[in-house]
Amino acid sequence: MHLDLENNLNPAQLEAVTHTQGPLLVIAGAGSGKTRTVVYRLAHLVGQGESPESILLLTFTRKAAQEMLNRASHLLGQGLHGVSGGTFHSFAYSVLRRYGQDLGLRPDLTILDRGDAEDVLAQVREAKGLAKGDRSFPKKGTVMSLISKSRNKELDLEQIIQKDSSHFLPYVQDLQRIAQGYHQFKLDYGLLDYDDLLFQFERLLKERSDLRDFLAQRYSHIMVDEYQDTNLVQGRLVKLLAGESGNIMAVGDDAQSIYSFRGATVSNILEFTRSFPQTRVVKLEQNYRSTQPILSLSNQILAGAREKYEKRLFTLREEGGKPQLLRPLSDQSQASVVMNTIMDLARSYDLGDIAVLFRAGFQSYHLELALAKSGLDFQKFGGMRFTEAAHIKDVVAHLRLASNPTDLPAWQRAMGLISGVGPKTCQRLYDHLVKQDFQALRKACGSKPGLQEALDMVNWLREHRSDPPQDIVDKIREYYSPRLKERFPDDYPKRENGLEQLSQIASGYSDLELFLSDLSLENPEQLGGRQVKENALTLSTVHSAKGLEWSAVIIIDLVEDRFPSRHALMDMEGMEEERRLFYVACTRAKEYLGLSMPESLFNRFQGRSEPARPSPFIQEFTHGSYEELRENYTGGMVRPQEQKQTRGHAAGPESDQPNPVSAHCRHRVFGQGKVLSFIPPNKYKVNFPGFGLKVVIGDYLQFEETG
DNA sequence: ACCTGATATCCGATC
DNA sequence: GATATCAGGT
Repeated sequence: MHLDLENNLNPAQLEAVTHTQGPLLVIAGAGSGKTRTVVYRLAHLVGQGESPESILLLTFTRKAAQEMLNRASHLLGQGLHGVSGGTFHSFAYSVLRRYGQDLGLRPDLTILDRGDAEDVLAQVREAKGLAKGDRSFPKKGTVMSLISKSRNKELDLEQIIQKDSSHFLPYVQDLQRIAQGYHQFKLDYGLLDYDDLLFQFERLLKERSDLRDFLAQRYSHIMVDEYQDTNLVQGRLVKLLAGESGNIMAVGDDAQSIYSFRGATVSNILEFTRSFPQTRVVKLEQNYRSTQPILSLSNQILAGAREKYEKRLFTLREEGGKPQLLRPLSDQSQASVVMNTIMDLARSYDLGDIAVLFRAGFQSYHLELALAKSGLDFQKFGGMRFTEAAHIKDVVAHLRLASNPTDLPAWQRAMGLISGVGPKTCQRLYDHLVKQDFQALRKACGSKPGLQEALDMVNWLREHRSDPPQDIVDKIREYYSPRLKERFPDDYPKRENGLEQLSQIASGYSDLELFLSDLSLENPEQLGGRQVKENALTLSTVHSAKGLEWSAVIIIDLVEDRFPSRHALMDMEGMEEERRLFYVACTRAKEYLGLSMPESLFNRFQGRSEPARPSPFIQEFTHGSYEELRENYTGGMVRPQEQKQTRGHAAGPESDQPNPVSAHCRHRVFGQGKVLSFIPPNKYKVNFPGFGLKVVIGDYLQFEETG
């Protein structure tokens, strides 16, 4: 099939697609058809006779890789089976699993996910008797972040703490001891955390140059997406795999680098041409996504950035309204203001084409409650993850024991479910297990009811580890079900749904190890394929929204300490990153962009609302680049200058004339409410329990006869 | 010695 | 909602 590159690509895209020999760096501005370019390049390569097996496509998520492959094979009219694709971590895992024995790694290598790693840290701290009773000692999650940051940025723990958590400086020595103990623990029990996957992969390539050569030869074309979010070790891995003059294509946008907290460094992309001297640089500058007013506002955000590849984004989509600055009275009323805006937008757009974005997962809390109450369908990305939920981890721990019975964290989790068994007993049982001291195990069963059953379960798992993963999951669910109800009496039905979902996902696998590694290495929302709802509103952290787009986007909580996050103010780089993050958020919008900036925040500490300071990014915008709407005390939105109602047709003076129809009414979103007054010509002021006072157009209300 | 349950405190983004 | 600690029970 002929691809007709000339008619489907602009000149810059065409250059990127057809430059297939030697290093290539594509600086792809937001919405500039980056994915399209990669897809066409894949199709072009294979169309020219390149074997799919020789292509390696490294992306940020597996889903991204799969989507690109699907689109490319659609273009080409032939499957692209054989292309290696995925994340750096999953690629590292697959190579280590195959060749890691040379490094002394076991074939059933176990990946320590974030939660496990934190539990190990807590254990180490306990064992070393550190920080007893000291409430200001960093929590295990914080300790984990510090250790991981230090490894990813390849700086001493002390330097990391000095740079952005100097209040922990008194604990440097303790933290170093914990880090050391953590390292030892992983060695002792044959465990790898996320960071180890990359570093061990690098070690393997360095120590086994024959393997490096083999892989470099096999992957004659390497493409790396989101290059601005790679860290130092990933940069070196690319170099090892490609060689200095290899056919390596890196795609990215330095303006969208938002992962420095996990060690990503913009310098990888800024210095790409130094690493690969013969690099051809191509800039994609035409934006196909956003209207001019949205793009202009976004470009203003970037104007203040310090270090960057110069590029100028332009669009041919001149038409379109100005971005709106929404100013709710408080973060609580923000939920209803945003909901009203969504209802308005829903008249022009599908719900699936609308998104609400925020800096941190918890910020959508109020909105989620309001949405749940209204019955409006929504899906949330970011924040608490599916695989991090306790009940999922419980079941997965058993799965892991099926694969590797000496997986200590999994063992602790599984045995800890039995009442009367805690950390100490777990450890003792584990010691018996590895020593094959069955007599001691049997003895322990006498005093702990339920233990025998648990051990039988583990035995069953070991014997059936080659069964289809779904069968194993279901067997564990059967065993786990009564414990689930005991452990979560309030919400076990919901959690049972989660386990059903896990079983669904398992049905797509025939290999247990692969299933387990995907569970810890891939975003599970994307694992099953079509868990993503068709026509639902999207709530998402900005990070999880990377690479996506919607017709209408609302960004909430644009106040100091929230966006930019208060954690970002510790150093200069942090602020720069918040700026890029805000840029990423704004450039997700195609036609409508709403920026919500509540005037006050509820302070739980003081039990009342306090004035909020506007986000500095908003203050940088030139006057006239947006339209401002302020919430007034009746719940409507007004332009501050004109003091005029913007909803409905006319803004008549409010009258207290009683509503002629009835005292109660029903609204599709807010539910039942009490009518307080009629506002000519067609609105009503209504008090909705849970939502407060609203001014609503009569057409949206159903009046009820009440006594 | 070890486990469980109650209580106060805090909350960043991800492979 | 999760973490950390403390008091009280076995």
